[in-house]
Amino acid sequence: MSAGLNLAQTQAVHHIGGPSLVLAGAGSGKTRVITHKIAYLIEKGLQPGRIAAITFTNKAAAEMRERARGLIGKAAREVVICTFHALGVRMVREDGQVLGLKPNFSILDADDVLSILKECGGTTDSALARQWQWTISRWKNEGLNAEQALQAAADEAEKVAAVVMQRYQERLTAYQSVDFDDLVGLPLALLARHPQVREKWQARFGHVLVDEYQDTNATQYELLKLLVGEKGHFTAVGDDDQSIYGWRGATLDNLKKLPIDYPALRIIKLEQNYRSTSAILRAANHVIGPNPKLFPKTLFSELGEGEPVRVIDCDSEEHEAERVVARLQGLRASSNPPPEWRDFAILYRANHQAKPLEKALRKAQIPYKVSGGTSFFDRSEIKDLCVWFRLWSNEDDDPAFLRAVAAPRRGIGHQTLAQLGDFATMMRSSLFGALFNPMLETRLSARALASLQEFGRQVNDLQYRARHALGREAARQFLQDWLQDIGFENYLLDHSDTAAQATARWGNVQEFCDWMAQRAGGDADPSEGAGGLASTPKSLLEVAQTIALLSTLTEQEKEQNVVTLSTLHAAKGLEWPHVVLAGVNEGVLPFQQGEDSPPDQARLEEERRLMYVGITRAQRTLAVTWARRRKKGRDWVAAKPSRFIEEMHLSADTAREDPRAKLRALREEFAKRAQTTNAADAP
DNA sequence: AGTTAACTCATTTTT
DNA sequence: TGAGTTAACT
Repeated sequence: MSAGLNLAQTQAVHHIGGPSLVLAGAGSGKTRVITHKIAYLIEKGLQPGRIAAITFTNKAAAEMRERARGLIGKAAREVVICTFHALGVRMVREDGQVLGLKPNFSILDADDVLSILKECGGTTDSALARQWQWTISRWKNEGLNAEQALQAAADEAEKVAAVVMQRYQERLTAYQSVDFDDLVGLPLALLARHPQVREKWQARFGHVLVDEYQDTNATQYELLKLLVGEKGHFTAVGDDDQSIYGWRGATLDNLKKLPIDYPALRIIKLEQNYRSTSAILRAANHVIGPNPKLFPKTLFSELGEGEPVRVIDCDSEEHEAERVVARLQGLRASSNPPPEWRDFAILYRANHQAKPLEKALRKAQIPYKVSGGTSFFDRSEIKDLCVWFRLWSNEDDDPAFLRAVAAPRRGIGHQTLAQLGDFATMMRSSLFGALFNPMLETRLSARALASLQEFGRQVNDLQYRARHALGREAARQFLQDWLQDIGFENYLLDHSDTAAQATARWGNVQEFCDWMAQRAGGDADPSEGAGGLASTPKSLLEVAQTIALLSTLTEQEKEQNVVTLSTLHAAKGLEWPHVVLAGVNEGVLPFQQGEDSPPDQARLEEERRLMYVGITRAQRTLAVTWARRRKKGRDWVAAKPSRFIEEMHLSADTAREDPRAKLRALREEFAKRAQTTNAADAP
């Protein structure tokens, strides 16, 4: 099983009797180690179903399952390979009753949360509500409840947030709903407070592997701790130098605490990089150098020196985009065989930096995709449909009710809904539950009541049919009937700006239905939600319960032959032969809030790690670009190269002459002069 | 209810 | 600068 592994990797794979921490430098084969370890554990007699591999994204989970399948074949289906959140859902659906949650609870998305918070805080101010959302999320990630949050509140604003949190939690209970943070917090509470549940889950897993361990937050640490128990049969795989989610609650304390909480912890470092050339790796090591070391390690590569890292200075962001495009074209023209478009990635700090790049790529007719963007399930036409499933599973889900009742318009206005809401509150019932209460008659016009009850009957009728539409064909048929019944196609036609948009949206709806039907047929890719026990036909309601955790339909990104544009955050874990880091300016890459923002040490260290992550995405060539002036608001400001460029210590490399470089330099000099003249005209 | 006009505000984002 | 949101109109 250890074929093709180096010494350190083999050690990591073979250490199965107790806790281990694998410090896996960028490109050092950590997925390889995890999948081989899964295989090794099975070889040593552990049942596949008793192994859990936890990741942070569905994409990572899907990739891991695929790679595991390559090693162990069908047994990979039984291994629990999923995200923290998916595992959390499983635990709470199975055992959440002891916390007062129905097994059919709903999972709210960020938008639902935001509107509930607005109501709880009695405001329409989105910025304020987002502030609360952020603060509450932080508290939850620290394991605080509303009461404790009030104690911990640092200022008046936070005190308000804590009060809002209190009301928000009451709402969640009333709606039988949870938010994303709860999917870690509730399983933790479950294990912490209920010994019999804890024993059950501890007995369930013989070994737990955690990917991207440096991204865990305080609650995830505790959850893992309770899950593995005192024996600590786990493998944490991570890289302290790639911790870039501090702003989301991830803390390196989790790495520091590990040797203390588990004295038997075996620490193994993977330092051989199989991804990048030495020139690239040297730049990476230099950049990360100034950061304090938790577990010192030095990456090395045996792939040869390679092309020197290029620094490209530009005049403006537009000019920068043009030069990036010119570089891609140049690399394609000068290499043999020429790289494919998919071999290129352009990475940047913030989403908005994609714009000029997109423009230049379009102009040059180079195909590209912007990674990130709105996820499939965030599209309004898909959400409009998903809420029906939520309502069918959980009639207490008022947010779902409100969206479903309004999506295809059915003549039920604000007024009516406000009345219904008041009545439901008074009766301590859900909106849906209030519909058929005889007392409602006294509150509403006959017409309004009739519309509401008609809607209610439709929900009930469709719910019954959804439950009984088993198998792929029955599911497909049901979905089409449902769309027909609620008149969804016409609704889209009436509410889209252009015919083309309506067609596109209807196409998304069809894609959604195909996907649902396929799942209902039992063709599930077990990487999400359920993990493991797949392949029995599921009811559509069960299928729908997993979608709150998904962002794309297929987790395997379609292998399109296009250039990737991505933020540095979203690029983590990926690699490309040719990478350009764009907009590497002081203030952009070490990001700076305002001109007068103090240089926060911790912040700077994380920015440095971000740069490190960017550099280490590159396999063969790397270029770093920056612009002399950038638009800020409506005026231009002079800009400096990022300090990280200096820190890469490229001087020796750049000095090395390349016959074409001279010519290029000459051409650039001319271009620069031309632009400086233009720049002088601008104020 | 739906459309326009003013107004604000610009990190990173998965689940 | 431009998108996205809100408030005020029609």
